[in-house]
Amino acid sequence: MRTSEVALKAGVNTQTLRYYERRGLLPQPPRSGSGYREYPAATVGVLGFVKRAQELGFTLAEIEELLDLAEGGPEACDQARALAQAHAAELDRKIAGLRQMRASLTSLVATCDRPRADRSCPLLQALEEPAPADGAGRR
Amino acid sequence: MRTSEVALKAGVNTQTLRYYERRGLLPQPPRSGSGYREYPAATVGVLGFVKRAQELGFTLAEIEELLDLAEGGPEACDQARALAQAHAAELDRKIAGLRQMRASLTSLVATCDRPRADRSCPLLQALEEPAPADGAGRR
DNA sequence: ATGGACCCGGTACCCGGGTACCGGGTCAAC
DNA sequence: GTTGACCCGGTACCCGGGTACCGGGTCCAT
Repeated sequence: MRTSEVALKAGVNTQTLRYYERRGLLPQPPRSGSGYREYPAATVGVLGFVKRAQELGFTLAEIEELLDLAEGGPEACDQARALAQAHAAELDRKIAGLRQMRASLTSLVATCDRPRADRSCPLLQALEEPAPADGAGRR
Repeated sequence: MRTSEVALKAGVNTQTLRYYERRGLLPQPPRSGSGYREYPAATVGVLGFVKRAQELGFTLAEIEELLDLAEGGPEACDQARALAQAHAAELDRKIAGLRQMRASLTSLVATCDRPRADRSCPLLQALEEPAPADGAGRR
């Protein structure tokens, strides 16, 4: 497949493909005699994965790790496992944080129903909770 | 409190305070006679909220909405409720996505234990799932 | 053999979210 | 009354993640 076909199928800009290649997220595809990129069909799927992972808050650097991890053969498994577990733990933290946020929002909605003025603000109450202690450092 | 005190307590750069003010995330604080900002103590808590919300993947624009929503008196409740519900739905989607990701990761770890070569790749399998259909548009 | 659609690499630009630097004013202690 | 720590506004810069534009080559249908 040529660049524009992949881009079209993956719902992504052709420039983005080249950007990902430069970044090392996508391997350099083979080239035709005249230098045109010739992508394997699987690339479309990889791009779908990338987009979804981004929507879930992974950075391109993390996604690169995930891809390496997925692709790195059986011998890479030990580091892969560690990486995967670290990511899983981070996901658990994020999920917990989102859930708490969600709960605050719904309780805000609930107070909305009550007589105005005994409305309290759960969102701002959520302030008092300790920060999730993000192991991956400041963003 | 003066700028640097707030910044210190909130664990944030003094410049960031001014940046947030410019963006409209923080209200302009009263000024001393000589023009120094004099923040109310509550600002530290607000900053904590902002940081936590960011870690959970909210943009500053969304956080601004959340803050307005939290602060907007009882009379703003109807729009507030709609906003809160939309955010809650988005949170549900994100949580579901993260959970799926997490499941894929753990199952990858599980296949790691198996005899190499009947290792399959759940991460890349996750590709086939439909995208979460993000109602909030492309980021 | 020519026009339009595609591709190439390179560079420049955009947005979000900050951070740094500058020249100058303020304020408190000494 | 001077020194050092802080503040002011303004502007410039940085990073991540793209996107656009440029000048030139390729390809193929007519």
